[in-house]
Amino acid sequence: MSRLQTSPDQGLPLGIADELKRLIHAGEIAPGERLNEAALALRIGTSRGPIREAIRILTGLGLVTAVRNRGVFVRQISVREMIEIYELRALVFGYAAGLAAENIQEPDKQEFERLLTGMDSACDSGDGDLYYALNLQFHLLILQLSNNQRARQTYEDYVKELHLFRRRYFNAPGNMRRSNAEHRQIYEAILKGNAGRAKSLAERHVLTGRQRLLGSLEQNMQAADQA
Amino acid sequence: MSRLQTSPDQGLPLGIADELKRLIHAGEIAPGERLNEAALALRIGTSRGPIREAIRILTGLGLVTAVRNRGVFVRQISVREMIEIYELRALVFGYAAGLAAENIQEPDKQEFERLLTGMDSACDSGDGDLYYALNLQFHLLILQLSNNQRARQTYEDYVKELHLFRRRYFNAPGNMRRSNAEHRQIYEAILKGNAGRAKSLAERHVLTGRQRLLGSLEQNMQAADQA
DNA sequence: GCAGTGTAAAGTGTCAACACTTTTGCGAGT
DNA sequence: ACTCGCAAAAGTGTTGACACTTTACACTGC
Repeated sequence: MSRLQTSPDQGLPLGIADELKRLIHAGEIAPGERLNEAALALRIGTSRGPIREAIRILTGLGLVTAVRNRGVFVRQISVREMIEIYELRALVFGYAAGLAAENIQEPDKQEFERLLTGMDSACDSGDGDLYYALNLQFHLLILQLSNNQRARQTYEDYVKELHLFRRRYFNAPGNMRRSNAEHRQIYEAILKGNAGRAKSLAERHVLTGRQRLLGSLEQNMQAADQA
Repeated sequence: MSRLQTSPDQGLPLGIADELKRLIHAGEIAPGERLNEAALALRIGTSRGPIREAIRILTGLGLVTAVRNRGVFVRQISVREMIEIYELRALVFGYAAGLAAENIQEPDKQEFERLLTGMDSACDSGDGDLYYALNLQFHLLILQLSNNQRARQTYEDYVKELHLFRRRYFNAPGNMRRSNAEHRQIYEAILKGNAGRAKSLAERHVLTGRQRLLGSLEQNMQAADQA
């Protein structure tokens, strides 16, 4: 029985749902896998009722798909869906970057500098996880500066959703460097208050990120074919 | 006991959730209202279990907010949220219009013409409901032509979500005419394959729609003040 | 050996009862 | 009359049991 430490008891189902979300996004429950109610109930130390409710929440969130009398399965994302989501993500990120150019304040600039230099050193040391974390912060800072809470939430959801695509794609060091060069350009456009340029650079940044992912995907396919 | 006719039995909770969604979006359950589990169970003719699961789905969808030991309440949308959602809706609509200009085919043109003339006559006869329905079809046709299923879904969700803002705001005949004039401009840009112009016109169209809503809202406020 | 079938196990769907919390409303005291 | 407190009612939270469906597997007949 592993009591959930997360969520200061806002209700059992809610807490369980959070825990399951964490497990799914962390990849501990793989896409396509089935969620076993009885097993989860035993593991959390409760009956099946709250478990079922938690799973329904995930259904509403679109994290799992339910099949009658057969159970719920962690959602898998097709290449097409991935491409479509990236498209929308690029849109929202561009929108936010444009507004960030208009809303940026002094203290934000220091934060930007901190993140950019941090990412530089992550590139040098080849620390992919660190780069990934800082990269996310950089993006979210821009979303924050859009002053549109909903846009920020949407963007976060897109990022999480894209995790359902494939398990942690590798960040080649070269990609990290190129990516961070784009970050710098975006930041400079924001700094100059050039909303239009910030917007188009930000859009392009996400879309080239998608291309990088598609490229590494293709490489994997070829490697798999040869094996 | 009112058996649900909707949804060809894809599971009781799913069916109930659909029914509840319908009731909420149709305004039969008002924003802020509480959902009573026992009453719903009695009405649908089932026990509270499936009802609770259906309600959890709505929680995941963000249609209701749950408060521990007190129940779930139909979500209310603040002015700020409404403004933010309109912003994103404009973004997606503009995106779709741009792509529509590139993807439009012959048969689509006839459909556009049909909708536009239909809206014209709805203006003439002052039929607000008809105009509203055709207007939605017009927008969705453009989303369809974006060839991005996810964008279409997102747009539909935004439209539904905005229904949670205020119950059916009145369409002044003048507004309907102005709105349809904008539709024609968008359509012409799409027809010419002018993606950039279609995009910016479409964005602007949604944002002026928001302004119209805000304007009528202000009028209502003043009327309420004087009463 | 193999295809088809029947049966047991595993798993999901539903329900009614019980525990706990919040709200309501009545009544006593001031 | 007003307030405070207590008790009943209403409502949500959780549970274990039972019904039904799907899946896995061994067994039979060829």
